[in-house]
Order: sequence, then structure tokens, then C-alpha cells
Amino acid sequence: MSDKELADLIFPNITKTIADYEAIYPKRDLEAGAKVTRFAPSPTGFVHIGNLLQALLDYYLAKNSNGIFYLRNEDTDTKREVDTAVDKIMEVLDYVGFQPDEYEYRGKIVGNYGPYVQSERKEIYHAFIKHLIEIGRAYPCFCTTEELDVMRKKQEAKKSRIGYYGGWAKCRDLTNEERAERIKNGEEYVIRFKSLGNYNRKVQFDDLVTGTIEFPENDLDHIIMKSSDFLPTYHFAHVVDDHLMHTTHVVRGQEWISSVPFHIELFSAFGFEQPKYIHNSLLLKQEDGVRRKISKRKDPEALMSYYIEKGYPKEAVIESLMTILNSNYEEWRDENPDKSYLEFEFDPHKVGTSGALYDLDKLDNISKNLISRMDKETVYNNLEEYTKVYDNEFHKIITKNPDYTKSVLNIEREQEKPRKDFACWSDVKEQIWYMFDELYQPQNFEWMKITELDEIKRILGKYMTEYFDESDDKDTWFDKIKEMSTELGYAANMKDYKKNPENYLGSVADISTVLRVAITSKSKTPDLYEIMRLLGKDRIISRIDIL
RNA sequence: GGCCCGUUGGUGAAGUGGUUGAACACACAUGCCUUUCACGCAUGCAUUCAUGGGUUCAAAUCCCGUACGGGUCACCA
Repeated sequence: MSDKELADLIFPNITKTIADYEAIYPKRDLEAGAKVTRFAPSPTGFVHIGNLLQALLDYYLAKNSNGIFYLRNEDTDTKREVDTAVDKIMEVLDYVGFQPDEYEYRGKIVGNYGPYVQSERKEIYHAFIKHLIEIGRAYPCFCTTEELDVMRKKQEAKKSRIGYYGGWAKCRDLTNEERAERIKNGEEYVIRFKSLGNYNRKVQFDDLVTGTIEFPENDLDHIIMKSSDFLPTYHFAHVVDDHLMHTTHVVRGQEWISSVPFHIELFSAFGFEQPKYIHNSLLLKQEDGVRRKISKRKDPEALMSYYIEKGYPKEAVIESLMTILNSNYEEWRDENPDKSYLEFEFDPHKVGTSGALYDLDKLDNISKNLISRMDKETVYNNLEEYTKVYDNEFHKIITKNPDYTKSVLNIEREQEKPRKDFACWSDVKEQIWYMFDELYQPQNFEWMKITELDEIKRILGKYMTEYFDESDDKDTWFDKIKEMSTELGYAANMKDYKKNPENYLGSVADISTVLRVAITSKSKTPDLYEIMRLLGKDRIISRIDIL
């Protein structure tokens, strides 16, 4: 029995050939140097910050070169698949703004190289497997998991290399007649690739991050199609898909690097050109002095949902990730504050080869700087959008009078050196709640130095009756506070006070603090004059009257 | 255990044989400024590049060994 006949027996309904598919998916018409990348997550229900790092790299590579960035759903593991996973992926891509040029979502296919869901590409894989069988480079294997276990134990005992290769590959030397017979008898089987490699020889390949790496050749007859659902394994799907979709650069996690020799052999068995590889390192976490993989279960910050729910601006997340990728990015950003990150000249060799720690302090810093540079409209719009989803009560309050809210958000904002109060939108409420009567609940007055109620009332009483005037500008306003300080026995000038503290009851700082706390209940706020101006006379009086 | 990759400060790191007395940023500390807090400014924070040896006039940078860390060896991706 010929290989061709065996192939027909296994895939009787597959009529298209490799050549047919080559014609259906011709080379992409792109300008020279344009990169084609893909984000290819498996739909397990979570999007990890490490996944986003890859997506960023993919997106950047494509967009920076006028290429194509597409999304491929790697759902060949039906056991692990989660229904809502694809929604989560789309949500994250939408959040960071990495709009794929080609994708498939809710039955809609965008792009000419689909389907973009692997489970829908079964026929294609089968045609390619059929071809391999026809040329004698693949065969059915009937070994059960139990038999494989026994084999591995024997290999361990003999201290041999573990795996299905050489003399251990029992099904490799079956005749086609035997194979046909066992298939007809209904035995379960997988399809294995027939390796021609030699473990004692070396293969080299260039990884854009790590550089040249040398491995022993692959000589394992890996499984390329599973028996349970006839779906291909990752390795096979990678080769077929990235070839047909004409991916030029494959960005994936370091965990794949040791299977590259196998991928090399697969590509060459088909005579296909190989894409370039970028294997990026994992994001790590430091705990008790030990570095470990960041984990979905133990580290909330591992999941993209953490950043979305806290309301970090996407730009901040992207900036922090770019910094991890190429640390000279920060300098570039300083010099080019208004350029898009897509214009940055990225150097793959600069990507760290050992796992990086994702630093939340750094993220906060980047984000604070970023938000501090936004104008009040942008801040308001972002806050409005965020609270609409994550804090409905606050949303109602801030949208009641948008202009007022914007003014509040603008305190010490649109100026040379703006304040840096917010790292994310969920920080905002904590900083400005006292500006809204609906939220003002002065349970805890944060009195500082002056705590006796009599003295507080003396100060406030004098201020309200003799010095308060809504129409004062900032300088007069503060001059009056100084004047009052002197009158009450407090130093109007900080330097004088520091020189001879014993001459005074306290300083103008203490007086200001009393006013501040009386009006906001907080000891730490931005510019008091602005706050009072926005609150207005009536509300100031009513807040002071509570005391 | 085999095979790969890595190891520069609390963090990300720059650095590819001599202009490094190891950049820059974050964090931290102190001080100044200041009506509070921030902001801003200034200063400090690795006598040393995991470690032992070798090559060289010269090494964080090249070579070898050791230790440690990570990855991988599935009908998971």
C-alpha cells in the first residue's frame, strides 16, 4: 500500500491540496519591509499583562512598518476553552487601542486570510497533514497514553533521553498495510510527524531578542494531530497558519524557544520560509526576596482587568510596558513628549532576556505625569467615562454640573508645573469628594496643631466677620489671613516664626490649616483659595456653622 | 536528570576591551522652597558589575569552570 493510499484512507474527504491553498492565500501585497504580526492568544478566560506585552510588540512592529497586525484565536485546546474569553480579549485590545487589521469576532470575518479561528481551519490543517503523509513525513500512531507512560518510565530507568524517537518510536516502522488494518478496526490514533533529524547535529537560528541560539536538531516524532478531536497541536497550527497568513514576525513567550528546532524541521518539510522569531521573557514578581512568575491567582496586577478596573489611562500602561521593552524609551519620550510611541525606534536586542519585574510604582509615576499634563476637558471626559462604568453614584454627582466639576479638576492643573495627584481614575474621588455636598461628611476633622475647639472658633469667627470677602483676589485674600494671624498672636511670616517660635502662638500656617480643615475636613488639599472660590460663600458658611 | 537561556543598585536598566570616578528613570532618605499636602530644586543611595580562574598593557565587557535563577522535555497552548 502506498503512502498516497494511506493518506486517502485517513482523509477521504480532503480534496484541496497545498497548492490550492497557496493560491487562495497569496503573498500579501505590502511595501518592502512591512511586517506582518499576529496576536494569538488561547481563549482561557484571562488576559495577562504578559500577553499584553506581546500584543504591544506585535502591534508596534506592524504599525511602525506599515504592516499588518491581525488577531488569531488559538482555540485548539477545547478542554481549556472558556466562552467569554474572546470578549475579554476584544475588551483589552479595545482598551489599549490595538485595533487588529484582520480578525474574526462573533461570526464576522475581517480580512482575506481567514478563518482566524483555528477550530474553523480543520480542513486546511488536514490537507497539510495529508500532504505530509503522502510524502512519507507523517504517520498514524496507535500508542495509548498508558503505553507511552511505560515507555517514559523505561527511558528514565535507563537514563536515556525521554521522548518518541528512533527505536522508541514503535509505530514509525509499521507497514502501511498494518496501519490501514488498525484504522479500519477502529483503533484510536494520532498523527505524528516523522523526523529526519539527528540529535548529534546542531541547528542554529536567530532570535531577534536573544541572538543566535544553537540547539541539537529535533529528532522527536511529535504529535501534530490529536486523536480526540482531530485538531492539530500548537506546533502544527503555528507552521500552517503563520505560513498561509504570511506572518513575518512571530512574537511569543520564551516557553516556546526550545521547540523551535521542531518548528524548523516542520517548515523545511513543507519547503516553507520561516518567520523571524521574537521570544520575550516572562514578567516576574518578587516576593520574600525570591523571583517567581507573576501568577493569575496570587497577583491581581497580573490581569489586565486590574488596570481597566482601577482606571489607568491606556497610555500609561503602554508607556510603562514600552519602558520594560526598551529602557531607552524613557529618554526618547522625554525628548519627544508629543510623538506617538509608534514612532519610537525599537531595538529588539535591547529587550531584557531575563524576566523583568513589573513595577507598579513606576506605572503610578508615569500615569501621574501623564494625567498632570492633560487639560481639564480631557480629565473630565476620562473620569466621566470611567465612573459611568465603575462608580455610578459618583458619575451622577460629577455630571450634574460639568462646568463645576471641570473647575474642581482644574485646580492647579493648567499651569507650568501642574499637580500630580491622580495615577488612575479611581484615585480621583478620594481627592475631590469634599468639593461635592452630596459626599461631604465631615466626620473626621483632621485638625493638626490647633485642636482646641475654643481657639478654632475664635479664629473662624474673626475670619468670617472681619476678613472674609468673596471678591478678593488671591493676594488680598492671603494678605488678610496674614494680617489676621498677626492680630491673633500668630506669626504672619514663616521665617519670623522659625527664628523665634516662642514669640508666637503659632504661625500663619496653623491659621491656614484651621481654615482648610474647617472647610474641607482635610488637612491636605490643593490651593485653598481656589477651593473657597469654587465652594462660594454660602457653602463655606454652612460648613463652618456645623462646628 | 538532558537541552537551552540568563545573573550590573530596592526596581527597570545603560554599557559590545580603554573619555565609567558604572548613565538615565522609578523608589527611598535628607535638606531647601512653601499657608497644608503635592509640585519643583539640591544632595545622598553599587569602592563595583553572582563567583573562581584565564587572556590582555587594560575586562562589567573575551574564554573556561562553579553557584544560583528561569524555560523546556504533554493528544496545553
